Amino acid sequence: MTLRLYDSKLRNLVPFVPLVPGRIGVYVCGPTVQSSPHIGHLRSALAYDQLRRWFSYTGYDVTFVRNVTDIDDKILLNAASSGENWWSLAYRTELEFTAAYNAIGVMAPTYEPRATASIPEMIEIIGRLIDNGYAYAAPDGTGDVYFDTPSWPQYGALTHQKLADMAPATDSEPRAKRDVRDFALWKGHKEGEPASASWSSPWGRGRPGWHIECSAMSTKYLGAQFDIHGGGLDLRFPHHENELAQSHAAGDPFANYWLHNGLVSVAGQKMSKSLGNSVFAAELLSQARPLVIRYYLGAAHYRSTLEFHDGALAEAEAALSRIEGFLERAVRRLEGTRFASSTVELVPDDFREAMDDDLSVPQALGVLHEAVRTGNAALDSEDFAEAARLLGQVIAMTSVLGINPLDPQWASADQSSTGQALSSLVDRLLEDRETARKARDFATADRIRDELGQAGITIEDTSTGAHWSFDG
RNA sequence: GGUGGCGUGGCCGAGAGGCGAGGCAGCGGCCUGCAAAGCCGUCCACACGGGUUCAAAUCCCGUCGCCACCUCCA
Repeated sequence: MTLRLYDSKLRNLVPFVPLVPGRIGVYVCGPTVQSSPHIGHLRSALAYDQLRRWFSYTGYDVTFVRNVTDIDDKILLNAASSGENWWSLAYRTELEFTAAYNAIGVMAPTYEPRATASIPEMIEIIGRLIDNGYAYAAPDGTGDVYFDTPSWPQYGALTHQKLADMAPATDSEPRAKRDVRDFALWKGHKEGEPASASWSSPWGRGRPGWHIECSAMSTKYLGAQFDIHGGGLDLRFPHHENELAQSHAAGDPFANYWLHNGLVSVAGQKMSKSLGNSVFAAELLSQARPLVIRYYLGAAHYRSTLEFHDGALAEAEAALSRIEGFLERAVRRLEGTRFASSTVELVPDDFREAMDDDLSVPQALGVLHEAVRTGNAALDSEDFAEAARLLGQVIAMTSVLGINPLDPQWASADQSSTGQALSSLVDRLLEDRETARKARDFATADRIRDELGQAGITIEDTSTGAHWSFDG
């Protein structure tokens, strides 16, 4: 079975065929770095991270481009109100995004272009649009350039809307627009805006409108035609609709497949700045381990709305602990046997089929948990060959999903000197407890266990001795 | 008004004509000095009303409820 993806332009599950066999170019709309990253940004980045990892696992050479839009109205506005330079705000915010992405294990893109570094390419596309008769420079001397929406019959192709049904665009002051639905490709420099936020162009100094940067950066790095364009569902209109219109009108074949990830809602409501219910990345990261956050954000299907509610992180923690428990138990139990070095296994067929079916991660997780259960059963019955095989599979599956708890990137502070000190103290107490147990002095043994428990340390007695874990 | 999506057991969350996804919580059992962890079993759900079919959570019609987009948005 080959990979099928839900193309939101075709509104259908379609077989994925790359432009060049074995290679894939993916462009994902990254953030406009105007304010701190929130849970929705993380969910979106994670969805495409899963896609990318699956492509890589199945043998594709993936070029993954995720942009940073570092010049736009909001950035200028926010910077002006805080008295900061716009480029300083943009960069500081970009660093916050990078840190948040890194924290939950979103792989660095192949390249992460900034809009401000592709101004000449944007100007070039705008020039082509004017030449082709699909854009016009405002005759009022403002330096604005607009996309001539009514001149492009396919406008609305992505979201299946008729031009007549659309409301006027409010992306810029109407000034000299021919049609209220025309959108800005280039915005002439205005009095009072920082000079550093303007670039020279054939239409005078100015800055790019929102949308044109993505048309420029995607084709600059992936070619006039490329495989996949992704982004949040909320970007479908107007952002992606406008990207599609301007790129096609400029003569570029553009993206072959359009993917959109679902949004995150809080208490049944869309998260938005105006409602003030945003859950920021920093807040989220203070509530659970990064690996738990990754599991939680990635466990639902990427197209479904993800509900953030109390207890969601605890549920993810519980599910993940099960996987972790098996991995640790299996590694510990197989130590010293001829199955010690876990064999490299492929993911099971069921897992592969689930992932190939529009990245059905929830189903894939079902396969994963099933392997954990049978793996535990194999350990119970001391069928080490089977346990080792399943251990390998669980490692393969969790690695593909980026949630392998054994991966060094999730390592906690256990290796620190504090961790080592704790370790030697606990080991010492466990020796005392073992001595007491052998003497059938259970009162003492239980007292030690209770004391450790109060300190957040859980004791598990196994056939090969006591094992402890810290869940503070 | 235009365009889409959703409603599944106590909770989360898949599935999309016939085999009870999976996780969490609960209950019973095995194991254990007692626990913990693990295993086995149990808990047979699909908003409502019609219809199609040998068979419907799944297809069709209708109703109700919720959500998103329609130029700030991941």
